Amino acid sequence: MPEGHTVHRHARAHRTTFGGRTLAVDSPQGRFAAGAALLDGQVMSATQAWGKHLFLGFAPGPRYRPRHWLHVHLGLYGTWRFGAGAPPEPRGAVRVRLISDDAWAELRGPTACDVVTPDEKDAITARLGPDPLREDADPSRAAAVVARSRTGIGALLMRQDVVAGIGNVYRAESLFRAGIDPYRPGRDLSGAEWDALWDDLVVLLSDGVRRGSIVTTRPEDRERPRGAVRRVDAHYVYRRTGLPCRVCATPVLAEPLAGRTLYRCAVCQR
DNA sequence: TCTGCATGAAAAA
DNA sequence: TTTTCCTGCAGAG
Repeated sequence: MPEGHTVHRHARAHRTTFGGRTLAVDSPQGRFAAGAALLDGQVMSATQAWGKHLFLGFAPGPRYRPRHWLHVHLGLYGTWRFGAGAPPEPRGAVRVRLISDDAWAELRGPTACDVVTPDEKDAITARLGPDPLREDADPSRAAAVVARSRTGIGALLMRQDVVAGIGNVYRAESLFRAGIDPYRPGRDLSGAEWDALWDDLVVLLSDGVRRGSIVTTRPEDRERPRGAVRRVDAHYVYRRTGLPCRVCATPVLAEPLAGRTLYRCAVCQR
């Protein structure tokens, strides 16, 4: 489920599993053979996530600054699988395998998977907006774009050069929680509304990293307020087309917007 | 077991 | 705005 929270979890998983280790890198599928050859036998000396982009740094030794970064964007289908011990025989389209002496990871179906230089990595992150999960995030950069834009806030939130790491779930859910109509132009949001929206994104994404899944409902708005959150109780509007809004019971709306499905409550979001 | 949809985004048109 | 990449899952049967 690759929105920003998932990618940050992957960065952490790579760090704990492979950080400082010498890795064998290959590409059973063959599509990444040249890149894998560059990294094979190197040490993973750094890991980083920015929005939906994952960067794994490779160097001659653990204390070296990375000379090559493996840059991965999962897109809609991409997945990482981790395991302990010896790696299984690769089945199907495995783009990359990372193998240490006691663990392995497999990457399938990514939108992007390439080896980049430090400069190229900087160029990629320079094109991205602030990531609510990063300490160094500067929300005023996003605020400035939003405040100037006639585009609806629902479309702006999906733009990775405005806010990095937000996908269709966090877009729908954060705007519901804020009570904001996704079609409202960015420049019609007050400063306080933007600040609250950003702060809520930080809360929601951080919670997503902790849980490993996206849960946006407040306990009192769930059918079962206590205990583990069931899948059907996790969201306010996302994938709840036609079901009654948890707050006002009006049927949830779904309509395509720029190729994606926008979910909203027309009554709660103004 | 089968079917269709999905958390993304670049490229084509 | 449409197509493509090509995986995992939920729901139907």
